[in-house]
Amino acid sequence: MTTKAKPEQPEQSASRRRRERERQQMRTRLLEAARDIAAEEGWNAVTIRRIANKLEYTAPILYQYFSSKESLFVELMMVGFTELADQLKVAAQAPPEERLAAMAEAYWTFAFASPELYQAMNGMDGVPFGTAETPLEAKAAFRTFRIALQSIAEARGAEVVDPIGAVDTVWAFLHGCVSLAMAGRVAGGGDRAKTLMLNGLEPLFTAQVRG
Amino acid sequence: MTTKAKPEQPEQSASRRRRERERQQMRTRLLEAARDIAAEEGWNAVTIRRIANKLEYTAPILYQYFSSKESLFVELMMVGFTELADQLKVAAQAPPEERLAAMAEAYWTFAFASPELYQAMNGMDGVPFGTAETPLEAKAAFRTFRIALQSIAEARGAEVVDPIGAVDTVWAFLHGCVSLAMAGRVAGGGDRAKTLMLNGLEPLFTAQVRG
DNA sequence: CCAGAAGTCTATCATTGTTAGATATTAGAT
DNA sequence: ATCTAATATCTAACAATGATAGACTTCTGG
Repeated sequence: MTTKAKPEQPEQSASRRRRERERQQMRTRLLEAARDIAAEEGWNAVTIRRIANKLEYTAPILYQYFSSKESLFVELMMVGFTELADQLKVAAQAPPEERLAAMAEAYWTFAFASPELYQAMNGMDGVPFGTAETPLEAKAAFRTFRIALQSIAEARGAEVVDPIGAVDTVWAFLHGCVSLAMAGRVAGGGDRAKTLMLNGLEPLFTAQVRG
Repeated sequence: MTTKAKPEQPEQSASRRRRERERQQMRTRLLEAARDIAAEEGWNAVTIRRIANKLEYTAPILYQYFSSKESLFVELMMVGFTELADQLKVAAQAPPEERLAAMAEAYWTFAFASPELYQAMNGMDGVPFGTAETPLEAKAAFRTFRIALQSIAEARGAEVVDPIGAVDTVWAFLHGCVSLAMAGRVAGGGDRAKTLMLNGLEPLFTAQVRG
């Protein structure tokens, strides 16, 4: 219990390792197939038979790699949060004055580059979303956001009063803008929605700051 | 084509009127049944058979009143926006200083008093949301919001720079807060999320105003 | 009292997610 | 090299879903 978590097979045969790897590859192939279908025809078109067919398998294959269709969705949701966290981390490297806008833009870009993922993450459209504990992967994105907000405040010679609340507030605003825009509910379309988002961001953040 | 739209039956027999009314009542009964099931067990549990059973009918009855299950959902979405518009209109009667917070609170209260409706309106959970033109009913709520924002600005001796954009911005923020809170993604739970929403609202609105 | 319209039901359809059981393929020890 | 056991995949079937067709009953208006 000192160095490794699972010291069951100290000597893993090479072939066993290979099969483990192939198994994981099959999982990601299934995930990508589902994602592709969703991207092209929406989540309602994603059935286990279509996923399997896309890889030239038959339907029950899914249950060798996922416990259910929903669990595949959940995993795809985690994939989404991981990708989002990555892109936020990149945007967080922008200079402090542009950092906030850069991260908002990264959030927006991610959402509209992969709407099917964004929907899976936020339970829109036909994605069942019932048992949603906040995924651990989301916390990484959250953490990136928190550090960024604090560093921006610091660069302004101030501090974020309630860092966690600030992230929730900013995140909620970004999500709201994206969500409404994606549903086609913002007059003037996506470009205008993005502008409104970027305009609203600054005062919203400033109010989270003191000093 | 001058006074009435459909002058087919100028003399509508009383019984015909009664049957028309009964037909409409049956529609709303079906809508309420669907809503009740969704409120108790979530949208995934809403099947045409359960809706019909709840009213002691058999499944195909639905198709005498709606063209499909989805069209029933769409109509329920419109019901939701109508109810929301009503409650916003009530909140808009608060004195100007409290009006903004009152309307945000009304939005929040509506969402959590009828989460199943809110989900139907915003395509969360298991509600198919594919072909969503912005419903006309939403425009009433939108309009109420716009007038309220302008009146609040006026009471402060200022004006809203871009009224439509201001409504979109505020609405997006409210929706984002509710959406994250409903998904259980706000640390500290619903009460904290509501506080964050009310706190963020004021600076967000102020930034929409000039003079 | 009667023709037709309106309302409802039974029976059925293809499709969905899921499982059981059979069958082929592979791994590791002898 | 061969046997056994595990792994991978398939076929066949299940109940439940949304939806449709056609029969049956009830009501309406003349």
